[in-house]
Amino acid sequence: MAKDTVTSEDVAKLANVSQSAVSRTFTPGASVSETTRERVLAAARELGYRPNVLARAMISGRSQLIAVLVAYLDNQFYPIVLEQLSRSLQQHGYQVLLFMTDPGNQDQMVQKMLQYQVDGIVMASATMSSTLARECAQTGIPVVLFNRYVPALPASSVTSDNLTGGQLVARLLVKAGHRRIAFIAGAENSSTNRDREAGFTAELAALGQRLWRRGIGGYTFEGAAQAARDLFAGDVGPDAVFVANDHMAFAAADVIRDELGLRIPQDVSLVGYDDVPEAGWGGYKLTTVKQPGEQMIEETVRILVEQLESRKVVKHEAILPSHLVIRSSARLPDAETLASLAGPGTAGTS
Amino acid sequence: MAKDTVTSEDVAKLANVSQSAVSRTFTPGASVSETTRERVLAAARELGYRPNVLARAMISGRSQLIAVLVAYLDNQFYPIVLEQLSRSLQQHGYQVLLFMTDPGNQDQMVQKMLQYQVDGIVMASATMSSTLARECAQTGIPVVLFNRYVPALPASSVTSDNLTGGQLVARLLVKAGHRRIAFIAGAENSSTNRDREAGFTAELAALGQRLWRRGIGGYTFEGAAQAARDLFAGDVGPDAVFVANDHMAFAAADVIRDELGLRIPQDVSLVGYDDVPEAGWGGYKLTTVKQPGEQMIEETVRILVEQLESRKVVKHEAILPSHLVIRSSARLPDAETLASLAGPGTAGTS
DNA sequence: CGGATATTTGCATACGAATGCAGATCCCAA
DNA sequence: TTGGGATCTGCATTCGTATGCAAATATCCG
Repeated sequence: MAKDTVTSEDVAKLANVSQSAVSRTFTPGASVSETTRERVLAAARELGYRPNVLARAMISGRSQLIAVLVAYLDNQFYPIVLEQLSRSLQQHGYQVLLFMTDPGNQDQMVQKMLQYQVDGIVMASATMSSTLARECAQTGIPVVLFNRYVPALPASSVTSDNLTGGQLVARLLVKAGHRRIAFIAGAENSSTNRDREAGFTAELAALGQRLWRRGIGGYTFEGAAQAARDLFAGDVGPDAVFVANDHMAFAAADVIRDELGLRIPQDVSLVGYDDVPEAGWGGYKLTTVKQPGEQMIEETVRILVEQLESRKVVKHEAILPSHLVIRSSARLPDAETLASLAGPGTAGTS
Repeated sequence: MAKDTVTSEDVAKLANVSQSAVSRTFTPGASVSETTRERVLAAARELGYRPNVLARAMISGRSQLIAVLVAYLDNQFYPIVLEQLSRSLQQHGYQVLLFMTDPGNQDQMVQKMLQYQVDGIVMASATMSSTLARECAQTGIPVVLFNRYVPALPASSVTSDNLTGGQLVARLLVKAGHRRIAFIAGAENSSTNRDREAGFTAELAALGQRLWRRGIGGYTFEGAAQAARDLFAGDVGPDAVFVANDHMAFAAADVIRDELGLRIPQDVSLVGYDDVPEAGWGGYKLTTVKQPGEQMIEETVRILVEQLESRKVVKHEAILPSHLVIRSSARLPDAETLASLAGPGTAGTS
């Protein structure tokens, strides 16, 4: 494409040194004298030389590429994660190779990643076949599952404490006096949904209630809207709805307010999960459970970089604390209860 | 990392052919007989062989990597673009190498891209120093500026008709009877903002009005909120606000409704730009100008792929039509005017 | 069936940089 | 001044694949 193929040889010639000297100049920790280093750098600058990462990758076996798999980017949680992840990895000298998964071509996806010789893999999506996760883990490349986990796999995972998150919501709603509490699930086979729901229903039970009704939104906006409609069909609807993530909660809010003409929270309390930026916007003021996105990213990068540098794959499981963010989409319990809920959630790491 | 270094040589040995034969089997359009192709494929399958893209890239000079530069992902317009762009490029056999730009390290960015030998570059962000754009263009690699343009550069660009978009909004607001019309600008040095504002003020002038007041939001949520506050400071505020993009318009809406206690559109009309998904949500119902994101992506990929395949860099400038999306955040003009505005916008390509 | 194309095949080399090894150079102390 | 160790340097090879070229084989037509 361009004639700008300046090689280390060219630089060597201009600097009157060997190609090795050039290579060493650009290899941190290699043995070069200050004088030759400077001559090389001068020559490199003059020619506009930049080491070819691909060639380097062939020799060293390290491409500095991290594959990031994502299923969709319309739920704002993921773009933000992607941005931070990318920034952080860049700072560590890695670049993100983006893979958008399709339900159809998941096998090809793994092949592609391997073809690009990626050094590590981050699977960032609650919904993604565990087959895909398994295939990735089998490659022997460090894999971090972000916001999901698969127990039997040699892949690390970073999640937040979804179980506790679900519990907190149950307590909030029950203590606020709700008696017809419904839940809109995300993808049923996702670990995030399972844990949030498990914590939620367990705590409901502990407080002497049962789930009044249940819908399935599949983590999609439209799915959640439909689930909300179904939930309210019939003579009497729920007086509180816990939705498995914020993205779906917005859809539920729209149905509740605009289609059903009900008020939030006077007629119905609504609680989401994630605390994406929109949850704080005036149009929704969504009470929700905050996933500590930044910490999750930090942990992900830490795990990944550690394994890359040590060249050893070790399974880590990080579970970061999550906590309630009280806004005004849900009726409030008495002040004392509220105080006990709004504190930071529980933590845990193994 | 893994012992899975299956090379074409290994496959060749197992299949009793030369390494060349293996290579040719995996090179579309190369000369191999059906029999050897099958033997090679069988052996490859048995060993789990996958061609090493990096090695291939060294020889062929094509990495199949497309650098996508993005400045931020919190404005929903970009994640969606990124998702579609990535999907589309994947289908064409390319992968997206993601670069998050930092105001600080823009020079490094170009170096990094070149080091990875990317085949093409998409700069997807309204705000990004034109120096960066210039550097990219100078590399001789095909560059497409997405949603922005820089006249003097040999870089292609894909935008929507921001000039006409601005005009439409002006006409809408004036015909609806507004007399104190304000504008909240994005980044002042961005072509999107310039064009939207130019079209807007030109049309205002044509209709006998002047901009009543102007603020600057810098395409950030917080910046726009502050701009909105400033706009309404004083005895009398604007009766209509055009905001340079939806993302900022949401911030303005929050300020107008929650902080100032005004109603939209009864007290103030609000119009955004982009038509991101949230604009259609019940919490905002934002009247806005739709940028044809999908078409813009299609065009971007078309331009890019064409140049990659022909190995020639030719400057293309695509300007796709945009049109008003009427929701309920802005007061409506009479039906006849409305009909004349709501039609599809104008188009143009060069 | 013979000769002449057309198609396959393998050989050898190239892509650009990293690195083990051995020789060269340097530094410092005796 | 000399010896010994530490530091540099260049040579040659390597990573995994693509490709020009010439040899080998297959195909076709009269």
